[in-house]
Amino acid sequence: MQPHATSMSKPARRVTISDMADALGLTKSTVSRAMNGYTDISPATQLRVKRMAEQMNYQPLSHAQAIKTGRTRALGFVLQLSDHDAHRPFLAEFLAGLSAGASDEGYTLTVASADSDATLFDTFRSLRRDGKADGFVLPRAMVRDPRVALLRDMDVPFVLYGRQEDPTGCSWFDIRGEDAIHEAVLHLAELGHSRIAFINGGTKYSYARLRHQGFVAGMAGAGLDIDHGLVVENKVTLAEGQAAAARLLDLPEPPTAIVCAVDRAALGVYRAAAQRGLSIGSDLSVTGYDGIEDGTHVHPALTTFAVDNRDAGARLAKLLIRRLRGEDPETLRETASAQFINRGSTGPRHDECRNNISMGGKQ
Amino acid sequence: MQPHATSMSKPARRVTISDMADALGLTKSTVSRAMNGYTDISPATQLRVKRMAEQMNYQPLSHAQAIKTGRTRALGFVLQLSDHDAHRPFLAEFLAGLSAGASDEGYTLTVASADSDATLFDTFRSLRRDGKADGFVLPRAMVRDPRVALLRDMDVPFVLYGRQEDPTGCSWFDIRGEDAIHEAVLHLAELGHSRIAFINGGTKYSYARLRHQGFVAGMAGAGLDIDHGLVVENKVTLAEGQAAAARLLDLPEPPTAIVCAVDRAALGVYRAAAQRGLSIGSDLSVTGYDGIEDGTHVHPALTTFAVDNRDAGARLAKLLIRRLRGEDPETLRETASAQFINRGSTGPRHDECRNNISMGGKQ
DNA sequence: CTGTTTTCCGAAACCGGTTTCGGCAAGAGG
DNA sequence: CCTCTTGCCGAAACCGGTTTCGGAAAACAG
Repeated sequence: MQPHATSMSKPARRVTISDMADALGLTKSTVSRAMNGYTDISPATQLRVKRMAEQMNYQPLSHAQAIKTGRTRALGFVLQLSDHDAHRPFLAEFLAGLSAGASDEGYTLTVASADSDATLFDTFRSLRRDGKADGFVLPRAMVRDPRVALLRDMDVPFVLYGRQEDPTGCSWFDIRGEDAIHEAVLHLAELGHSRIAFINGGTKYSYARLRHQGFVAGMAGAGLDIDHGLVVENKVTLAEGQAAAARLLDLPEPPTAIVCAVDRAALGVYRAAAQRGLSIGSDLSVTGYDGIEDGTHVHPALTTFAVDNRDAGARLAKLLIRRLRGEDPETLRETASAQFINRGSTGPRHDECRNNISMGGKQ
Repeated sequence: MQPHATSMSKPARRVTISDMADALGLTKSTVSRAMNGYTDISPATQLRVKRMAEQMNYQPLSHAQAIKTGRTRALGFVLQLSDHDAHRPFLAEFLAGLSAGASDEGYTLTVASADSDATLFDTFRSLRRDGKADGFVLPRAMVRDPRVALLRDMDVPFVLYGRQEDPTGCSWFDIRGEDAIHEAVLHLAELGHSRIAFINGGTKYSYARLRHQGFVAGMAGAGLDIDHGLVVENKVTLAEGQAAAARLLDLPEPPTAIVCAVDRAALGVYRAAAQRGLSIGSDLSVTGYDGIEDGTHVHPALTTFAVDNRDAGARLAKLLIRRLRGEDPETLRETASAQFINRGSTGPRHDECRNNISMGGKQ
């Protein structure tokens, strides 16, 4: 009956709930309750209404519902400019995942920014207060995360990218970085390495704790002892990685392999190695984590663990939506594994490499 | 009855327009019109209302107004995953600028994504239709931009990051990349170079056209002839830049300097030069454009033109808001200049480098 | 065949604003 | 002094939904 409004770039008035009511011979209230699955509407009517909604392409206007419900079907994401390290390259993919996951469920994504920690809280508050976000996705979970404390206190739903030691009321998605680091260690041990160093990432983030555990577990699994002089924390940039590697390589007994918790730091290791005439993959083995593109531009390309940030975003969006729909936060926890990408920056252990730097490694 | 139990909380009820009306002894309608600056409210009352709003911290709920006005004080931004080249690294800064500029004026930012050109239009439409965006910021203006056509047709306000040849109804902000390229050419000419090559960016984007013009103007300004064999279009990635540079450097009469429209391509030039034993800055001069961080990691660091993408975002947000407030689009056009950063990848012309490739560049 | 529950839906209020309309009072003009 | 404006504001409808309340019809019980 209702002719399809051909998308002829004209007014194209939205179909409202009253249109639905008229078309169905019901009242607005019935239509509304049917759409929202109230049990006091018969299954038959419920179906009839939903079919008609499909047919007439009726979608309740989110901000019209919001005026009563307070929820506007929008997910909030606050980007913090304060942390200047990583995660910038991933942002595009991650946001794409978030918004795709959101729009799959009829949600949208509101993005705000906070230039300092001081304004961060206000940003959350006003976003929520103004109904611009029903809940939040929190990237880069921290060990003691003030955002979690705030949102718990405000009783605003949220999901974390990363895990939390005190998981009360927390939902999250995370990549099991600890498994990746574990795997990296085993991989290197199999190649004969025993003096394996670990350059870890930002200690204030949960991921660093976990990856450290992964390193410890990996070394134990390989039956190797940990030399605590070979474990460095809190290196996330290329420069920091380079400096850390320089120190390690200049030790009396340098490592023959370095596991990095972050690709950028691993690229710094390349630099330090180059300065010392060590060739990566033979004289020195290196592994990274993240799967950034720059890792493919060095020679040999960086062996690393790729993270699918788009997928992460999409899954976080869906978790948050489920939480907004009332599911128990404690059940909304997922993890995935990073994908090992062997690109040649590791190789069998060479002992002699440090005796005579200039001989170079050709196996 | 209730389909789902929503988590209850009592967070300091918002002050509504009725609260205002009561406090002032006026009616809602008067308060509303006063807030919106209607002329049929006396200046005195107008002031009184606004003062009270300040005092009570009253801010009309955007989605409550939206139900009547259709505008929700939200700017829309659609990120297109289809263009896989540049602009990823800038995204964080740009978005930060956008949301900061928006929130300065009481607006927020809704971000969506479109995985293909096919879904792009639908994304714009539904965002607008659902009142999730009052207007749009369009990044990376294209020569024939379908988004412009669509939004013009839909009569939805928008602003471009980049200029447009048919400027009817268009507002924009842009960095004058042509001036930068012009300057680069003059800089190189001053250093004695005459065989200057140009590796341009994506031809479908407006910026490429302009930068090409800048190159032409610069060569003319320096009194140099353009060898069309030294002009390459459409190279935006490191690999593409490398390949293009390889071809240029293997010419019978290779250039002694290469101007790149894009930093990543310039980094490719470094590769090609290294493969041929040419040292950047002495054997071969290179300039880039964008100011990406990787440019500081190569040796010598890349001389380039830095673009302040955060500022660009903020200015675009404000332009769009002004347009939403009714200003004439044609008056909403701004440009800024890129900042020249001389970091050492250019130097005086060396002629002998190309006579014998295998001799390698030792000065 | 009554009396009592249930089931299912309509009527109407409400949410927080905007906008149309009309009317009263003060000022202008004659 | 009496109209005619004009300035200024209140009353009420409206926007597109949600939610409370109550009542008619149907199902069940006796």
